[in-house]
Amino acid sequence: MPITNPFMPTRKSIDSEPLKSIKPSGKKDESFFEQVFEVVRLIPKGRVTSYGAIAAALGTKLSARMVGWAMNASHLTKPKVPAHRVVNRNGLLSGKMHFRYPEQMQELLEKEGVRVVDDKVQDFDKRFWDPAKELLL
DNA sequence: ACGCTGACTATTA
DNA sequence: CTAATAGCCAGCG
Repeated sequence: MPITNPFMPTRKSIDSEPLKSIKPSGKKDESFFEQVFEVVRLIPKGRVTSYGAIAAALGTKLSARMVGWAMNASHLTKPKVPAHRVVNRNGLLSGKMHFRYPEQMQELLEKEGVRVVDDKVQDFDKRFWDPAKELLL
């Protein structure tokens, strides 16, 4: 069951220590994280989106901060999430310092054809990919 | 329980 | 353009 989420993911649904392990017990409840990861994986190459846009696509009640928080655990998931395609509202690579090394985020983006100057995505308006719009939830 | 923090955002000056 | 402020909510000491 993909991203469609008429309900609000309650804070209880994400209480299962996502930072340490992502539910290896096979209990596959649709946590907020999984929905975030799924959306991020759908971002086309060469496009970017914002934390707020993802939060909005999943239901506005979760603040954008929680999306960033989910991304913190993204590198532990399988398959891996292209977290480098998620930037903040201004197109700034605010999450670069959370990669293996800070330069990696920009390297990955430019490798996909996204120009980045001084940690900012160029032509952000054109590069922006709105999940709520493209996925037509 | 309390207060602080944070990969955020919108608003105001 | 920058800076300050206020919401936001899970995690942590």
